[in-house]
Formats: sequence, C-alpha cells, structure tokens
Amino acid sequence: MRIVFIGTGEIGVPTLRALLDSEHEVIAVITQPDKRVGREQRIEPPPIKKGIARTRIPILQPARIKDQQATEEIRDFAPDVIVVVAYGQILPRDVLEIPRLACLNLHASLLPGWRGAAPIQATIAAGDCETGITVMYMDEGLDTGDILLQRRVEILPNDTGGSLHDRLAQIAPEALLESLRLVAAGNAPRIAQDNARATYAPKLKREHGLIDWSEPAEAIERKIRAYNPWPGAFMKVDHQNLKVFSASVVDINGQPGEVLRSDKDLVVATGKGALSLAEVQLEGKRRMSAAEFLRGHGAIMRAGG
RNA sequence: CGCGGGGUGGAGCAGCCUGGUAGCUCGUCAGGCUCAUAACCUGAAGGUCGCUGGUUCAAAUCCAGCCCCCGCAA
Repeated sequence: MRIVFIGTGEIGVPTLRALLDSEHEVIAVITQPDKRVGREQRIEPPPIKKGIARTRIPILQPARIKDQQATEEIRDFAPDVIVVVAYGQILPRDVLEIPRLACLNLHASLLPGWRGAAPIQATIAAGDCETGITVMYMDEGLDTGDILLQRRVEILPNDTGGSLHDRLAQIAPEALLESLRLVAAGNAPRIAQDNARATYAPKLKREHGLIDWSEPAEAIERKIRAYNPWPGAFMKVDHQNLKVFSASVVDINGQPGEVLRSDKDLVVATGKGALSLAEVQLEGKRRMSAAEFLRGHGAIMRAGG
C-alpha cells in the first residue's frame, strides 16, 4: 500500500524502518522542523528524519501541518493509509480524510488508559502491571479514536521510562504491520473506546520531576523510575538540583524530606517509609552513586537541604 | 555569541577571592588488634593540580586562549 508516515520521536523509528523493509511503499514522511537542541543549540533533525537519511523518500517539515499548503501536499501523495507515531502536532480533519483506507495512529498505552502526551511515564508512576501499544483510527479528539488492535507488554519492577519506551518501540512495528494486513484485507476490527474508563497523561514539564517527599516511598520510587531519563526526578540540596536516577524503599520513618542517614547510604524520609537513594547527580557534576556523592558532599546533606 | 557549575593521587571533594610546605573522606597495599570482619588502630605507596602561553623571585591559586564534562533554559 501507499503510505505516508507522520512522526517525530524516537519511538517511531523502528516502525518506520519496518515499513521501509515491508511490501508497503513509504511515499512520503512528514516530521517536525529541525530544531535547536542541547547546550550548543545546534540545529538537529528529528529522529525520524535521521531514520530516512539514506533514502530518497520525500520529506516534509511544515511548521504547522494545519496550513493549507501542507495539507494539499499530503493529498497530492494520494496515500492509501496515513500512519502517525509521536508526531507532536494535532492533525486537522482535512488531513485525517486524505487517505483512501485509514488514518492510523500508534499510541504507547492500552487505551482508553493514559491518553495524552506522556503515557509511558504515567503508567510506570501509577504502578501498572502492563501497558502496550494501541493502533487506532484517528479522529479529531485526543487519542479518542476507535481501536483497531492492541499489543501488550509487561511492566517489570525495574523498568524505567527509557527501558519501557524502548520495549514499546520494538513491538510497535508488528502491531502496525498486522493492522495494515487487516486494513488491506478489509476486515479490520473497529472498537469504540469506553470513555468512562479513560485516564489522561498530560505533557510533562521539567518541574514535574521535583520530588514531593510527603508522598509514600513506593510512589516516589515509581516516579523516579518513570521519569528516568526524562524529565528526570530531582530534589533540592543547598539550593541546587540533585537529580535522582534510582532509589529503593526502606522501612524507616521520619519527617518527610528529612535526611535519616548520610554515612554510607543516603536515606530520606517520606510520607510513608523512606527511600535509599542509589544514583544521583548534582548540578554541574557527573552522575554517581550515593556513596561517592557522600564522600564529597556529606556535609551539605547533614546540614539539610 | 542564551545563563551557569566543573576538570586537584584510583573515586568523590577542599584549597583559588587574600600567590610561597598537596589537605579531607574513601579505596589500594603492608602490619597490628580480633574467634572473625565490610569494624577498629598504625604505617606506606600513589598527583605533569585539563592543555598552551603570559605576569611574577615564586602560580593549583592571577591573566589570555583552547580542549573536555555537566546543570538550567529552549
């Protein structure tokens, strides 16, 4: 089939590669414009663009896909199917109606759970046992379209946002290729979402990573994993940010936020139980174990944050 | 030229402002104590103080340039 791929983020790269290797024809790729990235503010193409760097597939990077020009260019490709993965812009109705067969979206959750921009972090932070990839027929709502199929993955006790992201990215290609088979055969399921069971995972900002020590230790530990590597969980120490990459729950109690131990382990009290921090990173410093950190910074921990 | 922190024995840090014997915690090695130890005591090894140049009688420390690491903001 003739496919227009619309996507930006890393999570869509394996799926795009799988399409390139499949019997389908990727006739165009739409992605976000190159942006200034990182400390050096260098202009970098999005991951999806890098993924097709050695092909001759036409690529469009409209600032706003809602613009009439972008819509008409996509229409000119006359796709059978449009596939959208982590694009980052809302598609207008005019685009949704372009493909002959279907406009499909891959979403990294088991809808109707965790609609929105950060489903992977949300599902770990919530303590879910499983998540997955949902392939749905796009409509104008936010991840509200009818479901075509889902693929499930187990969430492991030590999963981070990063590890789960990678696992979901790996199963996405099969989910999409199977969906395309069903669409091509004309017998693809279409199941409406149960809106009453919908939950939302809003777009995360850096400040959401600030640890609230009044929460239970289990919840904070899950959040630390969920937010690793992005946006990162952190606490304030001596007016500086201390990122926390991993921690484990300890059965000690104290005033939330109080540093209970700072000799060999770094243990902080929470609203229920305590957390022993494992990997941390102070502003301007490298990432290191709590033991290493304490050798040089034990004093400021004892003085209190 | 977006803002800022940092590069000091193997690890993490102090010392820099107010130039002039290399310090702390830990690790390593040797010895001791102990039934024993990741605990404790004693001792030892190990450093071109990121690189280059400048100022000075003298630079980790002051000045200039460069390399590398990192936080914020995007």
